[in-house]
Amino acid sequence: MTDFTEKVWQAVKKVPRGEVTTYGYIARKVGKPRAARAVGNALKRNLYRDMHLSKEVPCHRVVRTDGSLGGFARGTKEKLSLLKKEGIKIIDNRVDSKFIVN
DNA sequence: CTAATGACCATTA
DNA sequence: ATAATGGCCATTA
Repeated sequence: MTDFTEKVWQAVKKVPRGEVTTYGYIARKVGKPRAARAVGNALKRNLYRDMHLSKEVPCHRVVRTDGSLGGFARGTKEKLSLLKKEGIKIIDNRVDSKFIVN
């Protein structure tokens, strides 16, 4: 477990239900404004290695800056249904910008 | 050590 | 609107 990865978790954990954020936002939050890509990588790997923690980290609430869903280890389909279940409005595979916190 | 790999992003065409 | 491009960066091979 690296320091960077740890920080990413902490940041993502704080995203409340019914709210969505972006990879770039998390990157800024952990003090590495240009590490958006690395954030995505970290989340993916964590899901495999630390499954017990993956339940505490709402990684499905992290999407791309343009509102498109981005990736998800179990498929974007699953990501979509999780978000809808939380009351997030999604139009044509894009999260309504109203729900995205920057 | 270097090279490759992405759950990314902004810009350009 | 989509597609290609170049940059970005932590992690892994």
